[in-house]
Amino acid sequence: ENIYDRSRMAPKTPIKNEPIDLSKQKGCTPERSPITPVKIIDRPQPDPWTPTTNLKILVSAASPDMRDREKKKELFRPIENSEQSDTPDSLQYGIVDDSTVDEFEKQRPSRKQKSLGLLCQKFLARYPNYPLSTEKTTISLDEVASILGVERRRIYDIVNVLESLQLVSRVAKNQYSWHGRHNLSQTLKMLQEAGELQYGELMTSQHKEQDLEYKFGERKKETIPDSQDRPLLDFSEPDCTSASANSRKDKSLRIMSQKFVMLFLVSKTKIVTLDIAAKILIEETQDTVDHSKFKTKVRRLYDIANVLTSLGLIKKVHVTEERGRKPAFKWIGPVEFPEKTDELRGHSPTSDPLPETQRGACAQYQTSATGKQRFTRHASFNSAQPCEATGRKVSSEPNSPRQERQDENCSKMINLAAICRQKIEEDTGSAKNSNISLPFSLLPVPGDSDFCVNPLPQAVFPVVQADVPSFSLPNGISSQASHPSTPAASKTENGKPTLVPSQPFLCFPSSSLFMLCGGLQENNLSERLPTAGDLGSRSAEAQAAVPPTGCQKRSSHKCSSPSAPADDEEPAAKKQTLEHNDLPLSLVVPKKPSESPKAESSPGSGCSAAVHLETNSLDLPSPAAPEVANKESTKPLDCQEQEKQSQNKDPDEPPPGNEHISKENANQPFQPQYIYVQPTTGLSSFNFLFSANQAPGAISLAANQMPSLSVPCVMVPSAALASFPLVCSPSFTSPLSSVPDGSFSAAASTTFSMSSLASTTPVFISTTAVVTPKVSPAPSVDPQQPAPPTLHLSPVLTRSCSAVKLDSPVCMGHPVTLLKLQQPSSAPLTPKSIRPAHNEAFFKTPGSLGDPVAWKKNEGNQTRNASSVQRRLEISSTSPD
DNA sequence: CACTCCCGCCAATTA
DNA sequence: TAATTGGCGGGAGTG
Repeated sequence: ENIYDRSRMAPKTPIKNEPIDLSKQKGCTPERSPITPVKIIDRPQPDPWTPTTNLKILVSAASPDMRDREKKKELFRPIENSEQSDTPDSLQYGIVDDSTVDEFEKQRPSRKQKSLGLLCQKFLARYPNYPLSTEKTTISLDEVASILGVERRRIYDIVNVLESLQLVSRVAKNQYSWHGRHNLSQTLKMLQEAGELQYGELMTSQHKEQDLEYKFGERKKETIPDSQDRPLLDFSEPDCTSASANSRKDKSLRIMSQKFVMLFLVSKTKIVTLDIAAKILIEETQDTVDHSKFKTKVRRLYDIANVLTSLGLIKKVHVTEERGRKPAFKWIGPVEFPEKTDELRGHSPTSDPLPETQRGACAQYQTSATGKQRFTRHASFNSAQPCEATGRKVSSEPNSPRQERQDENCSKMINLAAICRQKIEEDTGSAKNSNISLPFSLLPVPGDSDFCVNPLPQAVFPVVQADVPSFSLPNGISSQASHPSTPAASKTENGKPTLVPSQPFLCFPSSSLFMLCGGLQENNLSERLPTAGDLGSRSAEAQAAVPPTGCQKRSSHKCSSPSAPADDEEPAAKKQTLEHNDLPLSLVVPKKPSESPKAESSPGSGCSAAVHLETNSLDLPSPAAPEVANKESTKPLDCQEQEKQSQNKDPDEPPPGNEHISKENANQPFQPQYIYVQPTTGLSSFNFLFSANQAPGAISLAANQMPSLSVPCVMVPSAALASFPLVCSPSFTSPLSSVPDGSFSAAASTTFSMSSLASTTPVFISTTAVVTPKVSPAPSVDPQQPAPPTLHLSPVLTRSCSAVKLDSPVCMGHPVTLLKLQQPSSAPLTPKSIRPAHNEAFFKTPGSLGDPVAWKKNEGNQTRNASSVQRRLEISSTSPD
């Protein structure tokens, strides 16, 4: 039809809205020019658009007659067509096909004609994708409704979704302002980040997570109990958000839309099935499982999907799973978001959008300054991540409640994500109802505080430095209590005091492995704002010490240096991967493959990432190769173990996540402080500790909330270890913490033994700083040599680190019960801090990004000294204690 | 029959 | 209180 119309359209179209527009004030962009002379004709019946039609419509609106929908429909159709023709831009994808029907049908408006998707297209056609910054177009709901000939209710459906992506914002009662897609990339990025946090976990192991959740969550739950336990109401949700208003309503469409988008962004495959999405969303809500609810959710998802489809962000596909073919949607929008500005920084509200031309090319990707204003707000939002919502609301302007809502929403979203993943898992697994997830989800709220942890990392740095000099292991150990550093850590947690302060251990989901690296920053989270307060001073220190924290670093790192290329590649790879999988849902399916997503995905990307990191920060490239090797080896192991984890699928890797990681890595200096591998199941499987020396703070971070952890040791699954070199630092054992010591030592010994068993891989336990390059993989290092003057890392370490990261996901603690090691201490500080910049610690989770999302992030930051690290890592090959 | 999802009642929120 | 928003689910259109 379109085509058909077009030919004629010219004449016809003219009208559309123009009159209206004019009257209205929309800022319509000039682009679309309006008008054409009119013509009429052709279809007498429907009466295509003509200028008059508008009038008619309006009139009809007024009159009851209007009601004839059919007529209207007919009328509208033409409109549609015309519009499309006019503004092809809005839709690229082939809507046309559908419409192809032609005029014949015009008459018969079948349901399709009335579809929300079509309506949305029409709606979008009215406004430029990239409006000039200067012009502000306002949208009057009434007008639009009348113009488009639909009830207002329908317009709300569209606008709500658009609002969730910030294409529009509500300014007043019946008024919305059109922003276009300038901010879209940022919005998506934010959503992606938020999604990773929450959903990322999904990817990883579920079970473990749960454990963690419990622990963490316990406290939180307490606060939140309502929601889960009782569905009380809507409240439940709100609770999460914490304060602010939670209008009950918020929940729906807008949030649902964001979550839905998050799922896509987090998903490797970029395909999300409706049922999964529905489940996830429901969970959030927490409702009981109702079947009816499910149906309702699905209905809404269709509504959202229609709008997103109109935006060209997704398309409908079918995935065939075990059970059969299921409807699903595939993300066809931008996947990567460029740097973005680092949000925070300085953007002032500059504002001008890029010229469209540029945009066209880059459009999505560009992060440039467009739309800062909002972003700022959002940024907070993003950064806030997990709980952000609670506390933060950056926006100064209270204006519209809606904004607040969004913030809240974000937080909610985050929470949701956590839930979702669980759910997903469950779903995949079979069971359905899980309420369990809740805790976690809930956490977020409280979690915020937890999240706040992030700051820690920063803090850490500084601390480290301070310590560095001294950096004796013991110090680290003492860390918990003692040094300032310690306190810092604790604080960071502050919100949570830690579950167990004393405890040395953390539990992690079995499946995953975690690596802790010294100096990690969490880059990603960088956004998170560290809490200003806590961090504040520290942060300052940190900054001083390490200039590069946060965003800046990253970006710079990435860009600069060799790493860059690598980065680029990675993404590409990722993309590819993504594309490949159409069918499977990334989220859901998992099953087999397993395991550590990291390994999987990463080999390529991961490696590169790792490398980058090294190179960048360390400048030690060599390790990479070895690392890779290690990784691979590890992977298998993981896989085995992972059986349980059904979820993580290799394939799935979160592309984005990886990317992020890589970035992070780059930033970071990397040395992993600890490596943790989780045994899949039981203890037996893994076990290793590494003593890492870390600054306590770092540890704590990692833990994420967990109690403070300074862990001297890490348990790693033997297998995993085998794959990579382990390092232990004996020093720790010593008494850092009084308690831990004993246990610790024991643990250590045990672990090692295990490793030995496993031992294909050499394990090293370093008592101190020995470096053994030996690590199987390691070799390459030499050349590059880490020689990290600054860092001190031994090559080995670096390698190991990198390897670790890549490979396995690290799991931090396991079930405590099992190991319960105590970690004595924290880690010693890292002397290295010398290099401020580099000192980031990164904490990567393997696989997807972090299942333990929070953890990672939190952790991210630690910094470690190379020395400390080295110690840990380095070791004599032999085990033993 | 299953999948979509339009339609509009009516409650929650706002003005 | 009236108007605006928007949750929700019946049930119809489509394949």
